[in-house]
Amino acid sequence: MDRNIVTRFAPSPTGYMHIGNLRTALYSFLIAKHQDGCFILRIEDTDRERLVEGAEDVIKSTLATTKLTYDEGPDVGGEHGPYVQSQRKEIYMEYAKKLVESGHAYYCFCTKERLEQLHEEDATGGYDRHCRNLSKEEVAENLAKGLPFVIRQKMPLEGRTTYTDAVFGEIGCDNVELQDQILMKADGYPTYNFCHVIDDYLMGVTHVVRGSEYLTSTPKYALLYDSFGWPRPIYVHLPLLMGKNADGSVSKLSKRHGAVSFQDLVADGYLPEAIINYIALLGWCPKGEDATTEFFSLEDLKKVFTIEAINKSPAVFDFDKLLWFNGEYIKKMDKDTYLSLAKEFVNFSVPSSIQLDKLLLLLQGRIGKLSEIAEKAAFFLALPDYDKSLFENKKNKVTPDLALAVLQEALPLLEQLTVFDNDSIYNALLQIAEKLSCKSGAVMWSLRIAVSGLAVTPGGATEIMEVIGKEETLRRIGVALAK
RNA sequence: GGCCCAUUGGUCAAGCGGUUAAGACAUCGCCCUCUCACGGCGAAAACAUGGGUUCGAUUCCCGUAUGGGUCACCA
Repeated sequence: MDRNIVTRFAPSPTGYMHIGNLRTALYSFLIAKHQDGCFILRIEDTDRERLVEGAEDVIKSTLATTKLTYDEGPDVGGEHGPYVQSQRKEIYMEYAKKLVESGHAYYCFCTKERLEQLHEEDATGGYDRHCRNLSKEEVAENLAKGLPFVIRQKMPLEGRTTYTDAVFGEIGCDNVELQDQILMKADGYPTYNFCHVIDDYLMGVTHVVRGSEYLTSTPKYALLYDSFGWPRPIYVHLPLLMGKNADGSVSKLSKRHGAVSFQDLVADGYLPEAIINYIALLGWCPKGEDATTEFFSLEDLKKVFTIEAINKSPAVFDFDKLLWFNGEYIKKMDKDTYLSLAKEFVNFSVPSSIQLDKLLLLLQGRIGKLSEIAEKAAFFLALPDYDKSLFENKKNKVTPDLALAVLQEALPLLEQLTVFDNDSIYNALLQIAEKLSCKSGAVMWSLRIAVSGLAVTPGGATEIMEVIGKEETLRRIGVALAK
């Protein structure tokens, strides 16, 4: 690791890790690690009114389980700390005052009431720069009186500010559009608009990676760098993650689109690796021949990820595709890992006659997410009520009468079996097809309905029998015969 | 509303002046199979629009439309 390239992930502790945020963290991490650079975690907790207990831990644990390890951060330390903004309060005031001295910022004593009234009179007007030209004496006087104040950035009144974004290219805006935004709040804490610039500079961040919602406010930050005489960082704005609304429209992915926090998804049985793989592809695609590859581990991503391959247009988060990815990842897991993880999702009681491991393994290739285990396993535990018309099946030429015959034949055959595993059962049952001169499919169909009570099941008839055991198999066939 | 950004099938997307316009998810069909699934094969499905530039535009420029973002003592 070296500091030739330094990126950071700077979330505010909200209590959950939004999936869009996670993607920003991922890209930020990858941009640094592609060149063996430095990745920093910084906590932006300057909004004292929205502090959430334990929120910082959520961030850390998410980064830990997704393996987005940071080289510097609150708990790992580093030479540019502290890495929590509330612990850096004095630094910001110091730099704000420098800006006041150099004429790039000013004290503002306007009350919130005044601002509200201003807003009422003209909702689009913004701040009227009332305090921008207060004399030094007036300022000193107000300060001496202990009047609450904020510090505002003094924006240029004419001209245009532009910057080059690594993804979007040249972005600019006329300076008249820029508000004299607040740098330091009345409570002594800085605003995001100010402190992230100070920290990024002080921490040596070379690439500022964040969502494109900041695209239009970045000229203001660039101006701040200029005011201090600092070189501007490379800006890397990421296309937004969108969610599909009920009416078909799209908007920035948010809670109303469903489970969109990392922990929600994990609790719902999605694997961290699958989530990472999927979101890596939302807004980025490998170049060249790799463009058709879809499966990437974190290590793969470190190798192939480049800023040049990041897209500009917003991407709609597709739960279907995530589900598919997740299913693929579940299939690829080795049995033991899968079993131990799957058991965490067995939130129902399992009779001792049931072979749980076999049941779970039967499900391994047939679920998209672990939380599907419960519903898919239900019929193993208790025979659902079903109608005998279920036995009818055209493809295998099964009629209720034929099914009846099959079941009657099957009962004694199965009873005789001493070894009740898939192969033995299957071989024994084949005799029935021969005897009744019907397709084996017809035999299996009839029995599968009898032991499952379902038209669609994970696994075939004999697999199900093995799982539920001989006794239960015979009982269920008995139930069927009674229909 | 002002400013900014985007626009290839339903979704993610490749393409970076000349292609039969990839691939994946989802959908549908066929095959395989002890059902479904898995797997295999296949189908349907796209360059928003109007002008330029050019021998030639999905690719470059401008307008229009549509979508999105942003205009806080939130980040």
